[in-house]
Amino acid sequence: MRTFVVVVDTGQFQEAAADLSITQQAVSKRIAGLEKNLAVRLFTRTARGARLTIDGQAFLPHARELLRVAERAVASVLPGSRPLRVDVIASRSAASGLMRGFHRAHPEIELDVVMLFDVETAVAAIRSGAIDASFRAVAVPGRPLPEDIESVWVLDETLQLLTGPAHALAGARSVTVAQLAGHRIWMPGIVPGTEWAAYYDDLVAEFDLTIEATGPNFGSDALLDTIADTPALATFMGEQTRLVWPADHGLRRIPVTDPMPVYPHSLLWHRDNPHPGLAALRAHLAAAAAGHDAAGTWVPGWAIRR
Amino acid sequence: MRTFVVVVDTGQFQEAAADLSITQQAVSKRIAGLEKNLAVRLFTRTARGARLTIDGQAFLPHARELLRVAERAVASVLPGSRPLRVDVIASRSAASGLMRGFHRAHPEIELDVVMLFDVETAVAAIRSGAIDASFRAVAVPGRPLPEDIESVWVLDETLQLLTGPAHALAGARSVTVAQLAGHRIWMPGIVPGTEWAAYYDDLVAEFDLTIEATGPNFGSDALLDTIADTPALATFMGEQTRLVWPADHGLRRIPVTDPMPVYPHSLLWHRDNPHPGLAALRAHLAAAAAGHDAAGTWVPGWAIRR
DNA sequence: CTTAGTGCACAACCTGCAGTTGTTTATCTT
DNA sequence: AAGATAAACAACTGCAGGTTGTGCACTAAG
Repeated sequence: MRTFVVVVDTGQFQEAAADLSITQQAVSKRIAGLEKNLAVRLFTRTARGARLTIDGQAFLPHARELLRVAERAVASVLPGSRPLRVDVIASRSAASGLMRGFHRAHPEIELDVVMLFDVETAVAAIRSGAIDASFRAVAVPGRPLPEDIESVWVLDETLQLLTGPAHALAGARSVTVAQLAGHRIWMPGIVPGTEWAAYYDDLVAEFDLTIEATGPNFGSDALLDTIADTPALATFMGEQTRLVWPADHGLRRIPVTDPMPVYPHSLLWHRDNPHPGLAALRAHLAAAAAGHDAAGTWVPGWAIRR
Repeated sequence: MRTFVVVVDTGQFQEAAADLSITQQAVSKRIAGLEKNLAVRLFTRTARGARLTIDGQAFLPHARELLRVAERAVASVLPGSRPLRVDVIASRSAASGLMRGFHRAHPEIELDVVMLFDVETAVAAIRSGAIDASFRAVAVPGRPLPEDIESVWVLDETLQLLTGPAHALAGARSVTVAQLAGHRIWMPGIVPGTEWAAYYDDLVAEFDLTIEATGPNFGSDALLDTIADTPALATFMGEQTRLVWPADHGLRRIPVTDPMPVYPHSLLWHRDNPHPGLAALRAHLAAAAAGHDAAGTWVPGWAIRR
């Protein structure tokens, strides 16, 4: 591909060969191979160089795009000035939504989003420089963050009940946590040892709920299908979560109150990280963060919001 | 890259090898080579397969994107159901703007834009199936299009004078064609034998203008710079042309009247072309085409508008 | 703790392709 | 017609990229 583009830019095989520090014959072979693979002629050879055929003209922008993408791919793992790398707790979490919003606001800042196992891993990755920031629930003051890690509360993700149309609570305008006792709540894909697991463990212990975290995660489509079809099952879902909402499934979102369970997201980063994108992200989040009203909400005992 | 993505999707080298119909050792070598080139570890090898490292996670979306782009590149020259391929007369012409508008309205229709030499070439390409449509000025009824080529008038591109701030006509709100006599008008990049050349030849002959079509085209930036800096030079530019307008160059667009020179664009296509994108394009253009008022405009004698 | 099983890496080998040099052909220029 | 330029063809060669064979680390089961 690179040879093809160089030939286009130079207009002839010989100069392209000089540019690439190979022989003209090698260029000839490369182009011939490409043409053979694609089964089309890309150039018309003249006595004064090579001109693109119509197929070649159509192919050219795709070739350039491929080289751009390849360059970005390499840059994504290049130590030094690589894209801003942010860890989120789950692809469906509010943090992902925040990152999408940030990308819309700053499309010029290259972004890579990863998902690490838990806070400890994330903190270690931040300290090693492997990632630049992480959205997490910050742990208790008793086991404080290392001194070189800074954090700021970003938002509370309100959890709502999601049920099918035949569920016993489907008609409710809102439900209290106490009303959930006895109902089966299904949360597939919760990995033991992660903060999500700890979060739901604490919720279960405090309010005597029945949460089934078993089973692999087959994706949100399968989850929604099952919830829609199974009257006895419900699940929790973030209020801000935007899914591909299946039509005609009759799914219901029901607010939970007394108290309202929320998942507190904070942004963590290294005190000395000089990445310009990080400053932009913090500014964006500070601007986007709404007022903070913790009254009537529930978070696990180990979680703090600051 | 493909091997990398397959390993990610299968979770282990052995299955990836089976998927790719090669040996596990070959997969191991490929990944090792990729890791060596990138100078990062992409997987952590465990006794139950391979897991992505943080770098691997960041790299993955770029790798998938690369494969998508590669697929589109191949599709762009694949005979059969390839993207809609449209010829425009110049990248700065109104036809390019129309294609951008069409792409915005129908982003799902894959597009490739090419630029052919002249009408004859375009007609031949349409008849051979190499392109699906062409924006051109249609020639006289005396030398009619072949019967299997259909055409429809799309729009008139109004030509305006573009001058620098020190040009003699820079202060005019509008100029007549007669006033242009004696002024040097510079149109670099006009290739002899093309319709643009014929168009300006006719304009020169009919109104006794001085148009210099000499010199290679160094791009619109260089053109604008020269126009801005040279009091004695002006150029023609389509009214709809949107350029990267250099700040503080003081460039002036001046309407030309008595008559107003316009370049008539028609769409040409093959009667029997079944490409679904072509129907969409024709519908889009029909909807976008405004009323047609030819009064007071000038086109060459050989051009027709229908 | 042992033992079997799983999964990746290393070593040695082999094949073919991507590059080289040398030469020919075709076209444009003078 | 001669010379210059640009690409293709032909023959050769080294190494990239595959193979087989094997070893080692870790996991799971008894």
